Amino acid sequence: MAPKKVDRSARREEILAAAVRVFARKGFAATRIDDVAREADIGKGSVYLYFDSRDALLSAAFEAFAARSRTVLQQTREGTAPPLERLGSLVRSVLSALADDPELARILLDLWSSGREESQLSLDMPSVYSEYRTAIAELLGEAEAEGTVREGPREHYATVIVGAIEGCLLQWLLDPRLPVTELAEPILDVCVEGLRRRKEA
Amino acid sequence: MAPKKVDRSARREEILAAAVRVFARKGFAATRIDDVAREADIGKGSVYLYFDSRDALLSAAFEAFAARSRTVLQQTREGTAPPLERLGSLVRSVLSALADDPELARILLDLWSSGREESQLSLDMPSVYSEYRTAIAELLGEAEAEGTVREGPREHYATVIVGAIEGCLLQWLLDPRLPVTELAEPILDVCVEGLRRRKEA
Amino acid sequence: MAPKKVDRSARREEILAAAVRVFARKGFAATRIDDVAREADIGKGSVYLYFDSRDALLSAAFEAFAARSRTVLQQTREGTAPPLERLGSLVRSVLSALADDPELARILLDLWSSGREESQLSLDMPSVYSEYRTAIAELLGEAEAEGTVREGPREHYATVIVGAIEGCLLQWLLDPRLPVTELAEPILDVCVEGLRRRKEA
Amino acid sequence: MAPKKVDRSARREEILAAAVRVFARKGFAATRIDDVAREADIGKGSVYLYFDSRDALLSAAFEAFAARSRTVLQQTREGTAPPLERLGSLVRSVLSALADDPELARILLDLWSSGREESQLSLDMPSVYSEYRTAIAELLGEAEAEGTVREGPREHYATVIVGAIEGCLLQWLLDPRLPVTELAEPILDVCVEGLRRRKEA
DNA sequence: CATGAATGAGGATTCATTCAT
DNA sequence: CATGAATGAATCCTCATTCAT
Repeated sequence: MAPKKVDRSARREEILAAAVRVFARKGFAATRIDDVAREADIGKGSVYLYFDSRDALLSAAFEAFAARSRTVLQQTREGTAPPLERLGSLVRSVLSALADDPELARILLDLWSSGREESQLSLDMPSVYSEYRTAIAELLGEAEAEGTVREGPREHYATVIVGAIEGCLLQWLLDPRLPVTELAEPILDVCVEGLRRRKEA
Repeated sequence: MAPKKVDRSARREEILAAAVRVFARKGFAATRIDDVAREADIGKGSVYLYFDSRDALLSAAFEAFAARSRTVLQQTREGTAPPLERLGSLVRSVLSALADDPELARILLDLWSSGREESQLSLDMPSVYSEYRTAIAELLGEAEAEGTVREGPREHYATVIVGAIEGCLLQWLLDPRLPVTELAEPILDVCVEGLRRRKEA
Repeated sequence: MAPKKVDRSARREEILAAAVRVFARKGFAATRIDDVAREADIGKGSVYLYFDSRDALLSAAFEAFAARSRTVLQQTREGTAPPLERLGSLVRSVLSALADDPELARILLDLWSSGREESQLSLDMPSVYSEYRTAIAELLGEAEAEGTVREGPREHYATVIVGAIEGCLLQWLLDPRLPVTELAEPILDVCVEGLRRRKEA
Repeated sequence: MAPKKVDRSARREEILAAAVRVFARKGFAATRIDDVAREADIGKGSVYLYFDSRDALLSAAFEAFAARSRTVLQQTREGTAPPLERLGSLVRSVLSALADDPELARILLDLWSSGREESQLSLDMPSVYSEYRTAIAELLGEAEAEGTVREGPREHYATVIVGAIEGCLLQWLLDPRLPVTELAEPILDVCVEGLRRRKEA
């Protein structure tokens, strides 16, 4: 009869945020449900009112990550600026999004580990990167049509660019002293310039 | 020297190889000592004659990985070819080394996860990438001195190049259908060209 | 290399016997794996070296019970005495077998509860009683052919006789002060006499 | 008297009926308070407004069962027909009462299990059967006095008759395909005839 | 009265590690 | 050296019960 005082989904988010904080601190493998409950300042059993299992917490964290990825990609697709500029925006957005939310970034390692094909959890991490590659390959296609980049294997180039972004993130995750936000320009410097059509020899 | 020593160390390697195979197949977190023992076709207790603990197996796998990385870097340092050619060799070597030993490659995700600063295990993954960056920055320095690449923040560029390599590996690990060996040339295409000094504005 | 000092199946039997003792004392529902381990004087984990799960212990107890039932029935089938005498032997055997092993008898209640059609465990208790009924119906058939019992619905009579036996056991289980062994003769008195052909019309 | 009283007690009965349905379906051990609440279409906490604990639900179900048993016995005691006819009525009543209310019948197994002497719950199942035995022994006493049954250990015979009834029920519970209602006549056929005084050799 | 969110004790199960043989 | 039986700490998850609304 009484309407829920606390919004169910709000509470769910609180717990997820707590879980992400703990995952970021200790890694998923070392995180106990108890840790999450204590971080969220609730009882152990209450976690199970909102998540089916420990794994479900990681899945939910993945969803949050994937959702944000999709948003960034969507914005890129909807952009009207010249393709290489949109590529630049994409790179900057990805890096700054993660830099703004270091907690979520720091669980990337666990998401990668658990997102492997053979894993029990089905996070479909591969799809996330596949979408990135596709989006970037499209931008390169447009740029090629414009004549601003030279011709070449677009799919592979897209893989390299996605790789450069994620590889920089990886290094930052392993060594947080690296200035991740400062890396956007060098990435563009290297990658975009590497593909720009030369003025001719 | 001691006759047993050879056997002992050979046996240790056998077990480590078995462990790496299982890690690659199931991931470190899901791998039981029992699995390793069965894969190595020895008794469970015997694993402990050669490794102090389950974690020690992952550490040893890391050492093998790190050793190989150091070897590749050493070869690059000792090279006498022009710096950008040596950079090309480095990229090709790294990728082909992992493509040749996919089992070791596939545990990279676990090594990354466990190599984080806060981890219990002390794998010092950060150092590996730091060494890579340093080596590549040196090559870029040489190339800059030669005038073959334009000036710029070498350290950052090195990070991007290391990132591109590792990021491509990451994508391959998440989706083994990606043609990792074919990516060496696109990486060079993008990254080296991106830094090459233009023939003139 | 070393041959097992303790016979694996002997140890299994020890644990099962301990489990049966505890089941008899506390009932299956109230029995913890810990109780069984303590009763068997082994570590909790060791139980799992011999039984897959807590339920498996009850299943194994059921098997022991079912095996003994089958033995008794087999002996009855192989007998050559007149059918009503063999029926008498059967009734006495069943009661004395359980009276001799009160521990196993006392878990009958749990076996019945868990042997219901819908139960998770698949004990197939129904089959045990079906076999009993069939065996007794056969005896009644022989007796009828001989003319020692009057005609009638054999299957139902068999059900009643099995019922009388099990119903007496039930009362004993609920109230151990009842003299279960003394009930064999009254059962025969009532049931066999109830079916015996009258000396005349 | 109090207007609420009626409602309260009616609500209590509703919940008990719901509980019995669930017990019949899943067994007591597997029944959760939540299941009962859902079956009764009320909130989980409301169950506790009417019953002190989960066990109290089983106790209440037992009381319903015991009350009905007492009613049947009372009717038998108050009867004026010849004793063997009243015995026949008793047998028929018991079986048809349970056949008419299969839900309540199906929890008999759990009541037996929980009604053991050592059980936590105090259901006093033993008394129910004790009363049955006493009533039947009384009937046999009357019949003996009349000369319609032969002499013998009345208490034991009563145990056998109660056993036949309950044993038939047991078999039906384990295998619902058995035609429980059809068994009343065979039970009487066997048991009453087994005790009837012979016309003389 | 009614509710269902919150709790945490309880218990099954796993598995790294030890050690007697 | 090699083994694998034994162990029990560790942890996930369930669910009876409570209580604020």
